[in-house]
Amino acid sequence: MTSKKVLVVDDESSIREMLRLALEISDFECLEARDIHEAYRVITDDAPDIVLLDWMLPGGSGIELLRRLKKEEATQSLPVIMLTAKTHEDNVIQGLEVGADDYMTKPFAPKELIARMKALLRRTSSDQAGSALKVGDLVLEIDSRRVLLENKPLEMGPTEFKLLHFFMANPERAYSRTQLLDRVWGANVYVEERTVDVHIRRLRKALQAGSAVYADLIQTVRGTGYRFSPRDLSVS
Amino acid sequence: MTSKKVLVVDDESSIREMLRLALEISDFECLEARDIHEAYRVITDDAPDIVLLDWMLPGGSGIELLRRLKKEEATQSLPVIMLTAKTHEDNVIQGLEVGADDYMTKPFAPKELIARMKALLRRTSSDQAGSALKVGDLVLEIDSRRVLLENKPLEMGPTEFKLLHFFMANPERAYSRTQLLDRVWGANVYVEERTVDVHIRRLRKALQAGSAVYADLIQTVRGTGYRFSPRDLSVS
DNA sequence: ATGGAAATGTCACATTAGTTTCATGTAATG
DNA sequence: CATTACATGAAACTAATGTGACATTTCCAT
Repeated sequence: MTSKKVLVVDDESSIREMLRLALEISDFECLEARDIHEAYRVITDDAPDIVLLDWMLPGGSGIELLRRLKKEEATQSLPVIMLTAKTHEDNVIQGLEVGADDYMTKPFAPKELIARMKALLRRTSSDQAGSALKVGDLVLEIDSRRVLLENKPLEMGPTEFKLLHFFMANPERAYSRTQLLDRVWGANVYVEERTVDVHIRRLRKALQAGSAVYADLIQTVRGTGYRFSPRDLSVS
Repeated sequence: MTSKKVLVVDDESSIREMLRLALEISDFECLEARDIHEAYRVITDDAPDIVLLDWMLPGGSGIELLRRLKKEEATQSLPVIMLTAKTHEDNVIQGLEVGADDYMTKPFAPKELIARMKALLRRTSSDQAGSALKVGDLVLEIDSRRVLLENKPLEMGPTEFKLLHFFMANPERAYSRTQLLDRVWGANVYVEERTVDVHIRRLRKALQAGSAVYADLIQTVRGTGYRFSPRDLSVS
């Protein structure tokens, strides 16, 4: 894999250097910016894969940049990790609301930052637009936001679509309700765990419209959560 | 979730007590050791989920233990947080090189320690992914939370799964009912010892579904407990 | 704006699965 | 052969999940 580009946005040069060192050891390519204007330029010009964004910046705080990024289509899905001083817990909440994907409070262990970056990249890089996911006669078209079963479109709500999308992209693995909420609903929402059950049920119902076999794709894993398993699907 | 076990390795009893207090408030179970020998024994016997390791210890510094842990397969991925006296930067670097996952310099706020521990646990518990335990044609997949025998899924409850998981990860060793309750059910759970028998039986039954040979994997050690022994498994 | 349809999240209750305990049978041990 | 430890089936209990209904929100088309 070609190494990923990381943009570090921080006004203190000492921190930028520290991060550059840590990142380059871990085989990332490091870009730097000291304020949000410069950051924005780098983002549009050099298309980094991920952004490490300091909270406190001269000439407009990090949240402004974050808002702007999340508003524009082109940068909407660019992953952002916020860096905050640990005394400002409120910022964290605010940041996650605006759309940061993760955060770290200073001081932090570089190793942990790297680990989180990798986790985040793994998560976000997996959903590539344009293609379609297939399991037997079940086809999920990402851009038309449709699901076809034996070439007939299936009726389902947006949440069920996202849920199925996630499952099809991550088959043969049991997920807890919390994990599903994190990854399908998003990290910053607070909803009851049992809500997952309801949407699972709706999704099963939708799949069942075609054939009972397809509803069994989504299996209950007692004491754990749910699993999407095409493994034991037998279709001609 | 069953509470996580933390091993505190420090020779000063006052520090151990302080940590015990802080940890128990945050719903961790606290184990203690005052030197690396004792620490090693606790690690192999009680399998803590994370280790807080003081740097300065009588009879062999923390780094020795750390090296040893990282060398052995079984303990390689056990997360370790180093506790160092002052800002002995050298120690920190050395420690991180050898494989510590994070560090804290004394004195530290218990709250921060807890936060880091949680972060570390969250991280490490998620990348035990992809692994599967195998014995002959018996495969236990962690991710999908399934057990396959000759590629056919076996039916068993959550407790049987955990029990088998534990056995497969710790083969060729006899465990008492008490030990099994501790490790599989989790500490501070009050159930009769005989309960173990029942689950052993159910597990054997589940394994038997494939071939009688597999039920013999779990052997009764009279007067002691049970043992998982793939050693004398003969399959074509 | 505004009425209405669609989607969402929550709750209460039904249903099912899983766990523990207990009573009794059976095998090992000295 | 008496004693102890383990095996086993089934009952009692506990916990997890399924499901329908409903209140609320969101999103459009007027």
